[in-house]
Amino acid sequence: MERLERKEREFHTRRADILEQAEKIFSTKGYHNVTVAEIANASGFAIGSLYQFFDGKEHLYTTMISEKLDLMYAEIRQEVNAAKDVTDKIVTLINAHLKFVENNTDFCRIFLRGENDALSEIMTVLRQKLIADYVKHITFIENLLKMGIKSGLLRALPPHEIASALIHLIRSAASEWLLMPTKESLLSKKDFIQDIFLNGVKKV
Amino acid sequence: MERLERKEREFHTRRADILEQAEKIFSTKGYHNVTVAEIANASGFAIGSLYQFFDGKEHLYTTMISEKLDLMYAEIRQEVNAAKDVTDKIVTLINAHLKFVENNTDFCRIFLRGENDALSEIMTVLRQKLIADYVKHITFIENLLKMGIKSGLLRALPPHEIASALIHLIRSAASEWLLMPTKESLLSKKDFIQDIFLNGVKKV
Amino acid sequence: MERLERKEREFHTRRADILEQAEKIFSTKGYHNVTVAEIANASGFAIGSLYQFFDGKEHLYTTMISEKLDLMYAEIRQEVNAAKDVTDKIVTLINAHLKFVENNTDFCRIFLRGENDALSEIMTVLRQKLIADYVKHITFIENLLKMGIKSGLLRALPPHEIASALIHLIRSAASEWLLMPTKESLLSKKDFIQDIFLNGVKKV
Amino acid sequence: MERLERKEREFHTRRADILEQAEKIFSTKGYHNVTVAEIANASGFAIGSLYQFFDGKEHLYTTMISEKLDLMYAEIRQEVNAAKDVTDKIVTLINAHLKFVENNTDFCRIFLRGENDALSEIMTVLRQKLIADYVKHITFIENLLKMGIKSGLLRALPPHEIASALIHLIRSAASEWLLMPTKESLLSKKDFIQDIFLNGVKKV
DNA sequence: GATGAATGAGCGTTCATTCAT
DNA sequence: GATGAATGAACGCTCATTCAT
Repeated sequence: MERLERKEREFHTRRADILEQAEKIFSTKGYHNVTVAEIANASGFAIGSLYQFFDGKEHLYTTMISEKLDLMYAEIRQEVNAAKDVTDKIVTLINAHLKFVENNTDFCRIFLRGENDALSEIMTVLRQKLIADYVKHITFIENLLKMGIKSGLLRALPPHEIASALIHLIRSAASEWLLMPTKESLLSKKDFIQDIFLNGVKKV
Repeated sequence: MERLERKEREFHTRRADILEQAEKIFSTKGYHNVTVAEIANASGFAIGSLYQFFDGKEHLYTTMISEKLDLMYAEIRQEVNAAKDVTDKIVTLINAHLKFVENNTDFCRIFLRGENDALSEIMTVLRQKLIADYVKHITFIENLLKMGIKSGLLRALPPHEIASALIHLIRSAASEWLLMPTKESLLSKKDFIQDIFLNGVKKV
Repeated sequence: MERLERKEREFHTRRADILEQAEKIFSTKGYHNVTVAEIANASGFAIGSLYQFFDGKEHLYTTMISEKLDLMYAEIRQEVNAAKDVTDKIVTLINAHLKFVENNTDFCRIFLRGENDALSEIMTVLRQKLIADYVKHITFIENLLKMGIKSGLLRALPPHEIASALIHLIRSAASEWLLMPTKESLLSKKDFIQDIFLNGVKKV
Repeated sequence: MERLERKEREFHTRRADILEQAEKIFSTKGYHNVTVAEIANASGFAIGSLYQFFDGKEHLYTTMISEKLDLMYAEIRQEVNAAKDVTDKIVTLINAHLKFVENNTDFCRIFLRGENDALSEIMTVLRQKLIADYVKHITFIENLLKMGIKSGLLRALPPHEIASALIHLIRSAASEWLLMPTKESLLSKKDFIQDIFLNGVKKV
């Protein structure tokens, strides 16, 4: 039915608007320093109206994090999948990750800040999901690296650990960049990460 | 004077007791989900008594973080300084860091969580200190690596970036270990970190 | 718009209700011995609701004092202005002042008690306003008395001092009446004040 | 016994020291904004020691007020009693009162501020005493004025009311002087008060 | 459906008083 | 007697959530 469709479309637009404002505000001030009224105001809704889209402040927060993170993972994996060979895939992985951080600095700062407070049921659920997503992502990378090992490109090190190492090398550059204000693009670190990951620091 | 000394000693003991309990509780529940009454109760003092040792909840929190972190950095640097050559120093750095994490899992989980909320004067001060300490530590490592480059052991890569990479490889292992419950000692990852840092993952 | 008007009207009614209860309670117990919860309870609102009408306990208190005092001064001056000649104006001044005290005993008792604690920004502002209002009022009376001097009715004494004397003679009667429980109306002192102010106590 | 006497003398000296400091501090900041620790510190005693001289903060406060007021009344009455005739006694009364205010501005400001909060048993007792003292003082003045009426100096007005009027004329000048900063001595108002009290403001 | 005023539990903090030393 | 660290009741205020309009 036409009518229902429009309703639904509108609902999703509004929901997305709220999430967008919420991301902006939560990113800047941190979960506990933001009031529901603030988000309502910023997104042009009445306080009570937010509760038609989300079950509460926590739900709004966790949804925002969750959906944005899904987006990030999807974006990265899509680009990686489009790459031809293993080396290309690794380079693309680094590149896509850095690009996302650069385009979503506020959001990423949340993780620099952390704030996975736990305690409440709903926050615990988020935590679990974050871990599950992370595991899924690292497994994706593991498979990538396994291919590299099989093909003889990479040394036969434990795939899980190398995957973790690669992620953290990327995060290393991202954290550094978020922490220390600099004009240089984060993407400029791409080659360095790739180099150090593949070759280490030892002179041969 | 004997009397004064004992007073002072007792004061420090009690202060340390409170910090210890605070660490345990803050680690578990996160800053905002902990009440002052809770910490007072856990450390066996009345609410008001905490205010003789600390200026408030924030001060207690930031002091706890600050002092513990100082301890960590001191511990690591002391061990590293005692090592003979560069390779040994790098190994010791990794080892000391992992050991600290293993012995202070609750505390380290705070950083997995983050929670540098900002906003209040005092929290901003903590944030600054954390960054300053981090910069100091990374500089320490940079100098270490510069020695390695000069001596011909390491490739002539940008020292700040390699230092950051090394720290994050260590953190990588630590995060993984804190996140995924495992019986294996974190220290067992030492060789892997050293290997990947020095040699990279590429088969030569 | 009809709707908005009613909202506004209701807002003012509720605000006035709170102020009325606050006056009653503050008058009886003094600023520091009154809790916000008490006022909320007495005026039939939840604690938090008071904060929609006033910025806090101090603001509520100072607003109450301030508005009531404005009312008193306005009332007195209006009546005085309506009187024909100087003698009539002086009589009306005394009369209107005593009448206000008689109709607002609780409120006036606050000044018997004083309680201009100072220290906080907001209380200092109140203090300044009280003084400013007093100065304005005494100037009003001064002008009245200057007319009397000019017209030859009164002796050429310093107007500011006589004005102050007159106010305090009125307050004298009011204080006495508030302090000592009596069935007699305060207004009955009118003639005495007028007599003593105009003629002094000396037998000629 | 010599020993006991010295003890007692010391006790009174210390007690007086505390009261002196208390007066200074209470006068400046108001009862509720002063902490016991502050007074203890200012008078060079330990907190606990104050409780050997006074039963608590309220007791200390009320004692201070009470004794100082006794002193004021005693001083005034002594001077008045020394005066020869009624006119002289009235002049002396005004003079002595103004002199006390001038020499004890901080203390007198307490009454400008009021702060007879009531509620607690002990504050109620102070209130009663203040009223009783006031009644006693006004009676003293009444008797003075009765003499003046009997002797034909004064008109046969109700003595209580004239006494009250006289006190408030004095207070009028004192309040004005305390409120408005001026370099002129308060004593300079003496003649004006006397004049207006005896002769009124009307031109005959 | 949309609104935002009303709610009240819960928080961090203060400070008069006590009492072990 | 002198001390001052320890106590904990009590306060003002916030804000996520509800619900009458």
